[in-house]
Order: sequence, then C-alpha cells, then structure tokens
Amino acid sequence: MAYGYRIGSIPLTTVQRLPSYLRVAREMRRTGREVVSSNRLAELLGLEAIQVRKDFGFIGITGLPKTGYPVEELVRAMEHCLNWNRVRDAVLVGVGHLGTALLGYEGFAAHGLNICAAFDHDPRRAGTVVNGMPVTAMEDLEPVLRRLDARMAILTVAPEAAQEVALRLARAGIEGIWNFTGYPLTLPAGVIVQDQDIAIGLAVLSAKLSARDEAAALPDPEGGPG
Amino acid sequence: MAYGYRIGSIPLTTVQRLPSYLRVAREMRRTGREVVSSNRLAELLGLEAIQVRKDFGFIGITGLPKTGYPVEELVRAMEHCLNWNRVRDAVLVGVGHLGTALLGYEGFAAHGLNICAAFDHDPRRAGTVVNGMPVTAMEDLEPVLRRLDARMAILTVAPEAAQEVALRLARAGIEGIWNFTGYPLTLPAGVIVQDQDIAIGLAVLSAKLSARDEAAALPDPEGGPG
DNA sequence: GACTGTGAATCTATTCACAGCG
DNA sequence: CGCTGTGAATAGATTCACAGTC
Repeated sequence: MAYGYRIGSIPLTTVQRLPSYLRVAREMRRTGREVVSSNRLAELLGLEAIQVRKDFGFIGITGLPKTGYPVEELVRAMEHCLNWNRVRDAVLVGVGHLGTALLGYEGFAAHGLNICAAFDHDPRRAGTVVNGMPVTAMEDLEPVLRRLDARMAILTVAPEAAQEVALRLARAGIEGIWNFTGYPLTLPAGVIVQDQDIAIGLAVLSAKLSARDEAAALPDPEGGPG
Repeated sequence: MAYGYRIGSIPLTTVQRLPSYLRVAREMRRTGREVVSSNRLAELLGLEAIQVRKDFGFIGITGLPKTGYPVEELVRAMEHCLNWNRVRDAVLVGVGHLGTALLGYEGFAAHGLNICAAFDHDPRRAGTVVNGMPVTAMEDLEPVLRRLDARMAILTVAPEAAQEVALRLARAGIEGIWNFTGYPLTLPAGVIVQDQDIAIGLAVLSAKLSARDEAAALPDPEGGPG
C-alpha cells in the first residue's frame, strides 16, 4: 500500500470533492435555498450528476425524489464528515512568505481551523507580530506545544529544514502535519502527513498547455479546435 | 467527460508525480549522482518501485538493466514534458495575502515560471511595489496584457470577483488560468483552468484525523495502532 | 545478480441503465 | 414526468508475474 484509497469508508476522491460541494451548499443556505438537485450542483461545479449522487451516498446523505437534497442536511453531513463543525487548534511553523499568507488567510475559520501559535527559526522574526499573530522562537516549540491543545501543524519552513522540524513536531505529540514544503517527510507511523505541493498544480497546467501546443502543430485527426 | 484522464498520452496521475521525481533527480544531479534505480526513488518518495518504472515508461525514459536510470536524462525528459526547461511569462491578479506570497516565492524559477506583471483592484495597492513587483491597477489589465507575451495567469483575487476577472483574462487572450480562488470558473472552451484549492488538502487531513478518532473509539478488529 | 520493461491481473473510480418513488 | 439510488458495465490506475538484459 503506497496510496490510501479510502478514509474510513469514504473514497478519497469523494472527500476531495466535499469542499466544493460544501462551498456551494453553504452559499445556497445563505441565500435561503432549501433544496438542490444533483443536476444543479453538477452544473455549477462542472461534474456529472451521477457522481454527485454517488458521493452523497457515500457520506450517508439521502435525498428526496422529485425535489432533490435538503441543503441544510447537506451542509451538516459534510461538516461532520470533515470535522469542520467544531474548531480545532493548529500551530504554524515557518513564517516566511507563505506562512505569513496563511496567517492572514481568513477562510480557515470556515474550515474549523484556528491557528493558535506561530514559530520561526529566524531570531529577527521571533518576538514580532505577523498578521496579528505573535511569532515564537523555535527553541520554545516543545514547551509551548505542551501548554497548547493543538493536534495539527502547518509546516511552511524551508525544504532543507522540513524533515528535522517535522520530527520535532511528531515527538512533541502532533498527530497531523500539513506539509507545504515539498520535501517528502519520513515520520513514525501514526503521524498523518498531508502534502500540499503547489508544484503539482503548476505541473498539470504546464503539461496541458504544452500538450495543446504539440497537438496544434499536428494535422487535425478529428474534432475541431478546443 | 468531466474528468480528463490524460494529458497528451500521459496519465494525469503520472504528471502529478513528476514534480517530486524531478525534485529528487535535480538534487541528485547537483550532488553528482549519475544513475538511480526505481527502487531508490520509490524509497525516497514513499512509492512503489513498479510505479516509478511505469511512470518513466509513459514519459519515454528508458533505463539500463543492472544500473538504473541516468539522472541527467531523467531531468531533461521530465523538464521537457512539463515545459519547465524554458521560461514562460505569467501575470498575477490579486495582490492580497496569497498573491503577495506567490510574488515572493523563489521556487517558480525552477519551474520555468516568471511573473512579469501584477494587478490589483484596490487603488491603494496599485502603484506600490510588493516583493519587488510593481502593482498595476485593474483598469490597465487589457492594455498591459497586449504589450506582454504572457499565456498564463495566476488568479488570487477574492472569490466574488473571480468569475468576472477570469473572463476578462480569457478575452484578453490568456490561455491558462491557475485558479487559487476556490470559485468554480465557467469560461469559453479553449481556456485551460487549473484549480488550486487549498481546502482540499485540509479536507483530506481533517477527514483522516476524524476517521482515526472514530476508529480509536471502536474495538480493534484487526491490526495494531496506526 | 540486479536491474528494467511488458502483458496480465487486480483494484478503484466513473459512468450507464434502469428500478423506485413522489 | 423529475428526481434519487442501486447494481452492472466500463475505464483507469496500480500491482503482480516474469521475461529480457547487462
């Protein structure tokens, strides 16, 4: 196993689509809409209706023939599945450009995430306040973590430091690491690592543009432009 | 089709793994290593060796029995596939927290990306310089784009503005949009949109932590902790 | 012996066909 | 009808088995 197809009983691909369903469902709730069909959701998100229905089936949401799915129940079920209905504390390590941006990101509240401490290795940064969050020196990582109740860490240090810092976090009891460094971490089993590699998205976009160029350079075997 | 399984002749999943292969291969080249086996790469990246070999097969890299794959050729083939061997210009729209971070990100050079202009809707931000990049007012978007040679745009505006700005970019000739807004864009066919939704990674991590909690609350049907 | 590389097998995800219900 | 939901069918990704090569 080098993959991880399911989370609990829910397919990974379904979980990956939940944030976009949830965003739309919350917006509908806000505007007072009470039910929505799989067709409408699919259209808004560029998916197939059957996929929406299958996904909802996996997370145990049941709809009403003729009318659709109740928006309120959708929101509740997805929030429960993602645990986004209660606030969880997380620490952030590495207050560079990206760490700073994440400290300023207001969307985390909607995802049940509260950054409760920030750490940086640079002594000139420690002691300052960045986007409203005081920055603590790295040497205080362990004692501060002991006082807090954070299970998650957001890792935004330089790739060279990633492994060492991640290990310290794991030893200090952090259970889940959201890894923005691009460095492939090796950690004791039991610590969950979620890689967030910005290069992947860029790779896909680059490859698509590149493939289109090559297709355009060839005679057109079938189908028009686009 | 609501999916897009392949880019040219290469499976999407393979393209998504290329950045991590490339990172390791470049590091090996830097340290003077000339060949590497699929086994070694798999170990470093937490994959299966056979998957590495299959991936390399897809992008046309051929190795040598007994020795492995030539590092230099690996780097070249992957850079070519991703078009990361030549520099492409891109514009960035939306100089908030995230846009600012991306303007300061030094890794783009290694990915062949050069941000050549930045735009923002806020009149207080236009005219300033952020992380070395002068910020242009939104009303100058079209004329400035006409003078530049950018095919790609990085979209980091607020979700509410995403659709409208994306449409302007598409009309101005932008071919690929890297969409950080979380808003599901609808654009004329022919414009490639790559969604980069930070909430997906958080959703997966949250769901994994959540699933573990629920598993821990149950009697252990098989297998130890983890 | 130590690797690569191919064709088959397995496993997963998506899509289709259609039954069921209001 | 218009919509959900299930079981089967298809497409895709991963993994296995093993032949081929240096």
